[in-house]
Amino acid sequence: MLVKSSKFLSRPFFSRPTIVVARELLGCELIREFRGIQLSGIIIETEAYIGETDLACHARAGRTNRTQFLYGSPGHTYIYFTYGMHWMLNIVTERKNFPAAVLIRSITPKKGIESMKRFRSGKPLTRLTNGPAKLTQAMNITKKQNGIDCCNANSIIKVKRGSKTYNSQILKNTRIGLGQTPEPWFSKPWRFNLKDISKP
DNA sequence: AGCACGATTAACT
DNA sequence: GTTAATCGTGCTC
Repeated sequence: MLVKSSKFLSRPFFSRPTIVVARELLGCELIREFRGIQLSGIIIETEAYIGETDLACHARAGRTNRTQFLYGSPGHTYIYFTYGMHWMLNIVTERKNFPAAVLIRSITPKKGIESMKRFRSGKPLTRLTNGPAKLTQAMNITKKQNGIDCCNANSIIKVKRGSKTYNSQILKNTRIGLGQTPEPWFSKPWRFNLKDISKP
């Protein structure tokens, strides 16, 4: 299958249903190049946000300046700012003009750990990248990286294929931080965790 | 032009 | 367990 032919995840991988992409991103290596060195980690938690009808998704408000890349081509980053201080990294899925993406919520640090620690004020390994705003801080990801194409060997953000994961290794849960989002969206089991992963 | 709030985190008690 | 920090965004006036 074409999707399995490359070391890095390509357009066809992201051009599939968001839930499938969110599950299959687990175990893959998120790589961010910064000044010639690689900062990376294994993705262990993701969430799916799917379309204008999903009232937890930013696209609920329709197409705005903020959500332009959410409506763009799959395989590109959608990065937004929240709580006055945090940047969140998503990768766009499905197809152009359909707003959907996977939020990367947690990674296990792999490469460039000393650099990531500097960006995180010396936080210990156990708290280095175990949260959506922690991993963007560790990788020095902000709005400057919004809308970049991850499906390019030269991209500064890309994802390396992981080994196959099985359903028995994946935990499904409800999404975090939804506040007053109404049902049924509040309870959609669209958060995915890799279990039995060796965390630092 | 002004305002309420957020796909969170760290530092508290 | 609770809460302050902090500002871009989208909505209302």
